[in-house]
Amino acid sequence: MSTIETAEASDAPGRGRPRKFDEETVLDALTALFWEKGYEATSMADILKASGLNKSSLYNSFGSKKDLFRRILDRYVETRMEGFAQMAEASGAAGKGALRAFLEAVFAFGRAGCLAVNTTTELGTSDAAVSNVARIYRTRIRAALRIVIEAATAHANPGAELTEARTEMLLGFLLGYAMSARTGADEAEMTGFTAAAYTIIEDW
Amino acid sequence: MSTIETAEASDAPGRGRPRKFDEETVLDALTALFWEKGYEATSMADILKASGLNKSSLYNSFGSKKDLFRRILDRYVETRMEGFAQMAEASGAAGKGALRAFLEAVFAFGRAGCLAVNTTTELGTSDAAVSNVARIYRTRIRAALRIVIEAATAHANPGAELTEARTEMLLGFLLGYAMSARTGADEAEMTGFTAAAYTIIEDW
DNA sequence: TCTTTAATGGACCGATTGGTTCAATATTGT
DNA sequence: ACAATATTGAACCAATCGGTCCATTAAAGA
Repeated sequence: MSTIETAEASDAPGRGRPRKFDEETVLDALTALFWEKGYEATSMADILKASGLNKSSLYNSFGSKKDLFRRILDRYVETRMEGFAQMAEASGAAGKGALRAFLEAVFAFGRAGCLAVNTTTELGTSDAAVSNVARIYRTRIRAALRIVIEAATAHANPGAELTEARTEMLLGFLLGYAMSARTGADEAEMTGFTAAAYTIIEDW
Repeated sequence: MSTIETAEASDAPGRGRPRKFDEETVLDALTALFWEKGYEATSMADILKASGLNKSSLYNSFGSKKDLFRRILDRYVETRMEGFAQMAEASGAAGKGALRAFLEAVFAFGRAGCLAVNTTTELGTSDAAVSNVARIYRTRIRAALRIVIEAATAHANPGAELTEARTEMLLGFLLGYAMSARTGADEAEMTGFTAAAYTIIEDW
């Protein structure tokens, strides 16, 4: 056995001066910041203030603003997807209830919407890494949705084509829902969206 | 009768030096620019280059960057909505074909997506005027969609609740479609979305 | 023709942008 | 105790941001 450990460089402190901050805590705070303000509108000054760190520490630990953001976006997508994947797994027996629960989980963010939607739209295709994460994000929501929808509609034996269409439709809808939240839709409008989704799947 | 005319200040030239540029042409060029780059990532330098004007002329005619953008956004929404409203009007007899045509008209923008989606997501709720336009935009698409959907599904006599739900669902979907385009979805993925929409409405 | 009015080109502006550099500091391994 | 190593804080940076100012130019009205 080698003495090499799997530990991250920052966890078990090595030689030098120890960090005053916890990386995960900082990332959480900055996730909230980017979520609220978007990418461009978040300045380094904002970042320093929200994190409590100074520039050196920030650049030392996370690199440039883009590096930092990419890391946060990755982390966010990973976190959300774990939740979705779990729900998809658990949907076997639950049928339509699992689909409802899935939607509820998305709707729970309400007017906060979705970090990925809020930021990737703005970066567009200008950053390949980011638009790749956006693609992966869609792919994985799609996969989870599909499983949940299959379980929820098995009773009616819809064809594969219809199931696929419903998956795409719901995926698009959820992105549109988040995008509406981002652009200031009020409670009433958001409720209109959520109610519609429940009505639609009731019909399946 | 008074001598006051309804003419815009810029159309029939008055006293001073005449403009070298056509306002509408410039607005078209800048619409394309904001559409492609978003709001923040479009600098005044970009704007000057794309318009061919210098700063004085720009600020003289259109005010600040925000002013200019708001005007462009308004103009864009107005233009698109005219098209949608016309389609809604014409849908009386056409039934499901009109709904298909409506979708086709949206899908025709393909990976270019939608200026409003690309930019308002980024501005979020930070600019009240902009998020108001976003709200109006949704409201008017919703109204047009509803009419077209009613015409397309009249044969099956769905209840008002279901019609409303379908309207909301399709509105959300279309926003999600545009947002996916913005974040770099490839042709195949976009085709997946469009095919799904056609399949879904076929089922109605 | 000559005054009035508007558009133009470009110099100029302070503020802010993201990012770098480095001495001072704090810790661990020897 | 001391060398090695890493973090921290703050000063500093060039570049770019959106925006203003003003002398010059070009037309219309009198």
